[in-house]
Amino acid sequence: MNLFAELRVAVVQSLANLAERGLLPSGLDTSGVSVEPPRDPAHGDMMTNAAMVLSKAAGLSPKAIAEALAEELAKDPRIAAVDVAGPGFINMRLTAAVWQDIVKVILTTGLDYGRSTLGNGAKVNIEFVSANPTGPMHVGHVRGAVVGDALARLLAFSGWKVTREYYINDGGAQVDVLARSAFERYREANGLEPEIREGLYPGDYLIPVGEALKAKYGDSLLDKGEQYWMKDVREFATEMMMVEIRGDLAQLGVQMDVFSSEKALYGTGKIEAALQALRDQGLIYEGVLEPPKGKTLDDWEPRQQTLFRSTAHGDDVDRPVMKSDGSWTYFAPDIAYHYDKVQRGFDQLIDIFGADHGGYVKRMKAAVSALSNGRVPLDIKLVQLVKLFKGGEPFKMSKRAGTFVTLRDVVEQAGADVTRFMMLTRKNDVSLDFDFDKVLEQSKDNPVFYVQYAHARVNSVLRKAAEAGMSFSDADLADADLSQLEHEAELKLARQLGEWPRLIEIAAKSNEPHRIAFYLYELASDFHSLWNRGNDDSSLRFIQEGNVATSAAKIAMARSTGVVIATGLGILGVKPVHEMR
RNA sequence: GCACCCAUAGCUCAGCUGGAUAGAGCGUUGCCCUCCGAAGGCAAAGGUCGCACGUUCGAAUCGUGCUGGGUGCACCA
Repeated sequence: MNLFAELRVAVVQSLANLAERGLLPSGLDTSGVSVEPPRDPAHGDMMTNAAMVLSKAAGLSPKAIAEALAEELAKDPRIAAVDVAGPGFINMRLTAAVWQDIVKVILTTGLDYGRSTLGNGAKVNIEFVSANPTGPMHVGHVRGAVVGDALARLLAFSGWKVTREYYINDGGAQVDVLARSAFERYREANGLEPEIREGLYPGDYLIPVGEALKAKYGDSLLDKGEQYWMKDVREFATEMMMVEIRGDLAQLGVQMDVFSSEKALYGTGKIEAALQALRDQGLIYEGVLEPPKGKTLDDWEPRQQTLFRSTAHGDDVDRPVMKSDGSWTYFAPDIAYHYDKVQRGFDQLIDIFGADHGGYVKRMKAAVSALSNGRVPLDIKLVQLVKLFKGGEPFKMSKRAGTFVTLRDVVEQAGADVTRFMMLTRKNDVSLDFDFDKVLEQSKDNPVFYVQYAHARVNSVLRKAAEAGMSFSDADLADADLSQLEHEAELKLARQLGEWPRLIEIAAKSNEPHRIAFYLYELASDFHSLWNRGNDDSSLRFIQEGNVATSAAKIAMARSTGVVIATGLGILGVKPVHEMR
């Protein structure tokens, strides 16, 4: 149920009617016709560009088309007034009944209001977080985790079949470093002095790993060389880190569907198979790359390597998949991993990377394009930095990790709900300031609070009404005589509620969950505004003493706002509060 | 040197994939509680949408070229 889509149908139908009567050429391409809210509400409730879009193809002036179309549209019972403005805009004002009906629809559909089949059941895989399993998650990961999870919820709500996936980078040199670092903590657990050399991970979080190693191996590894214990310790430590990371994710309320391991790709022939698929297309060759221009590398030497011709799929230079010593580069298993995702039958892939991986986008898209023959689109969202502040001062804390602020540090201070909401108050490709003091402030400067406050107020109305002997279920409210909601301030709120399905569609199509946070802020603002109008004009209060019928209509309005806020917060993964304290 | 991202009110940012006179919040100024939660609301002031061309009925939005900031650029992951 999307009012704008419905009205667009009416417009297209009217155009067809005109064509039938010979007033327009038949067979016009109406795909460019849109129905949107005008930027200036004084222009009406809805606007269509049909006349201007079709003017050229129809060989008629926009004005002429607009006037004929306006006349046709005026016949629609939902449309109260139509006028033609400017170069050929057609503005429509809808009847109050249309907006009142929105309230009823919300109360009958509840938290499903705005849910759609837009995705048509397409299978989408969203890979996000994918933090190296070498320590707890830090702030940098939080935003990616929240954006990925909210996007997953958004797409699921919009009719996609969503898989949330975490790619464990457990195949590279960094897990060897982890193993060595953990081994020092193991020595420490055995009463020896740990030697945390330069390049090892110094964080305290490895102390429990050392103790666990001691519990498992006693002192039996102490006198052994690295080649003896490396494999076991690496696996052991990685496993413990993943437990830690899963715990971190749980703190944030993020649940993955699939964890894929990089290491598990080695020795299975999967990497070779993926590269063979590329080779079959003539995209793999032996060659020597040019040194990068403008940047002087003292240790540059030409090397014969196995290269992927990513330039054939839009990349700037070809990329090595094998080092000169014959081992794989990081890119190779990543190709295999994405090949695996393609083979698992996903219709669409989304990767969420940190902004520092920007240089990786083109080659990854090139690989997926080649491996799926252009069938599977890969959208890569780069998530920018989060800058932490406390009371306006840059914030750098290192309680557990030694060198970085952890996810837990953030969640423990700010709470998961606040953290999640704040992370979505910017679009992903812009950096974001996160001030611990501000996000906990209870004022309208703080968007989380502001939205939650609106929801709490709705509940407050319901509570007060019940105290006054008027207890309504949503079904009661849906049956209320909503034609009493006539005031401009009430209709304004209803219009905003009517935009929710459209907003969801736009957000889902563009993979931009932050739009929901902004919408909720606006909705809350309209609600607070209406609330305060009740101070000046008592006829706008939600509870009308002694008048059950009117109260029911007004409370229906409030309640439907609460429902949409709850739905929106749900997509952001934030729990709506019922009471502010 | 190349690629990607960013540039909108004094500050922090939206802007519905090309629509009309570009919007919020903060800050500034002035108002509104006997009254559902003032933890709110109303109003005013504030703009060459970084610059210049181009595309078309129409550009903050698309293209090209600049300027400024960020990120990344062979055997790291």
